[in-house]
Amino acid sequence: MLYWSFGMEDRSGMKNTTITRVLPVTVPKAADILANQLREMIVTGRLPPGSFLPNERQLVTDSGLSRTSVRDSLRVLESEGLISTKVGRSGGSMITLPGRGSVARSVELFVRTHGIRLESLLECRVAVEPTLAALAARHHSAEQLSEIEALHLEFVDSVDQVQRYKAINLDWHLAIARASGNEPLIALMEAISKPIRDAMDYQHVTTPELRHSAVAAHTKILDSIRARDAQSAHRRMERHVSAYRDVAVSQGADRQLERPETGQ
Amino acid sequence: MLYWSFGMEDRSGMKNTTITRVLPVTVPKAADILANQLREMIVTGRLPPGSFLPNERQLVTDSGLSRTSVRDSLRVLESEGLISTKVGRSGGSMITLPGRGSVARSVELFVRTHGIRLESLLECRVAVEPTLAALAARHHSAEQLSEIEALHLEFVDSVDQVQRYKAINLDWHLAIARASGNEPLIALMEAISKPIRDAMDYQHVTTPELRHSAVAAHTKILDSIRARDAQSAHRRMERHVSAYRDVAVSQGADRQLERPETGQ
DNA sequence: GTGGTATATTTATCAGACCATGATGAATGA
DNA sequence: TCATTCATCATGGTCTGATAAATATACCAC
Repeated sequence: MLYWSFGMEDRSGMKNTTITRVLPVTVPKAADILANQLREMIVTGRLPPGSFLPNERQLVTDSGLSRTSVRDSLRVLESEGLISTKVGRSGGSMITLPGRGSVARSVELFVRTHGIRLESLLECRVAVEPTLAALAARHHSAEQLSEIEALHLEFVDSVDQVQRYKAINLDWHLAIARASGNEPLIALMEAISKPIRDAMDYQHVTTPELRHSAVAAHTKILDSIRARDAQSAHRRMERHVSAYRDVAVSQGADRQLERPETGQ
Repeated sequence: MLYWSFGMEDRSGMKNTTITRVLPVTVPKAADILANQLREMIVTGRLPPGSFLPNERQLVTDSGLSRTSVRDSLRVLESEGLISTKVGRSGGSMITLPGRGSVARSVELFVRTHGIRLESLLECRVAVEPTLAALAARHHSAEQLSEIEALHLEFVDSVDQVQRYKAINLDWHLAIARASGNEPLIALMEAISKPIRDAMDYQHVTTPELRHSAVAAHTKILDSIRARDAQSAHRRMERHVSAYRDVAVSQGADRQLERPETGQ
């Protein structure tokens, strides 16, 4: 009855601003509500990493929900990397922090499902890596520097073994990223590295000449970082990754990753 | 019996590289196996976006698992943004693509749980936005340009209304990002924008002088983009966001976001 | 001590039922 | 004829209660 008159108003096409109507009400799922509560407790630090959530049966009595709903919410938090659940006595759901791998997985899904082109990912690197090199030059610790140097030695040594060369190449770039100390940029770099690696394994052909010039570029960049010269590290890394992108793109690598068969 | 000799080796403290040991064996959960299967079908395009997964009861008979496990796997896929589930007749789980918002959520969780400093996020912008501006200058469409111009007019007009100014400011930057056409970088920019916005709302104080100089900078950048001058767009954006970062950092904004109470 | 065994506690999984939602189409009435 | 109403039905959402599997802990036999 009440709604009927509203219905008349609707059908009349008239806009009556004096009538107050209820806002559209959406019914969230019980599991989502609980998941939101728990997520908020975790990100605000009320449930610090390493501590445990109440066990499932306790959550059932606390929340008044069924075990099904409680478990649904735990699965969501688990897939967000906020908890890690183990079975057995003194098992349970331990609070963990998402970590860069979590961001990387999300980016990988994005890249794969959208058929992002390799060119775009390399463009990303061109945007990000010079800054990473500059930050690494400023902020690197002794251990980080020696890790980079060790990888560089391996890199020089691997110049005639293509598979090993490719693997160490990206590892070296990642080591520099980690030395930058900028967590979001490290996460981005790690996130795009895996898709780049996949694409490169699949199609990129290197030549001995290119590999030797890459070794030369790495050597110079390493010098800049060692000297804590942020400006030259930035400039040299910029040249290096730009050149890399140009070569890859010129080789027709600018087609889409994944879903090549659908043609979309 | 077999494990016994291995145990001896462990306690001896000797490192014997000739002995091969079994790798730690993890028992995957039934729900995860099913989730992996379905995820693979989705990302490879065998289940195209817009189509529907079999309904839950069908998945139960197909997989031989219980409805609990089937539903657990669906919750995981849903939280990854790969499906969207609706109830009711002709409801079900529709395949969707993750989208940039999914990456943004993941990054936001990372930033909040790790207490990433505002300085790091602004450093991110400095790394990314000049490239975005350059790409936007090269690739922008007519519609994208007019959107940027419209936001710029609003921006100029809002210079004396701090709240409106802040909102439009970031929207303008995001519009430029979208015009770049580089999906991964757009996603990163959107991802870090929300945390930056939150932090800025919370603490950053602007002055009329700063706002007017920002308007001037935006005007010049817009000129470069309009002229499709990628180089100058890059350079001007670089100056603009660097200056922004320097101001914010000098105001003591370099403390950690979130968890300020724990002091860690 | 060392390794086996029982036990307790936890999550994982199953089975089956009922509820809530919302599209469909038939019945109804102007 | 057309719009409205209402029963129907397929779907996911929620609940209940039970059993299986994993695993830390305490205890026991040698």
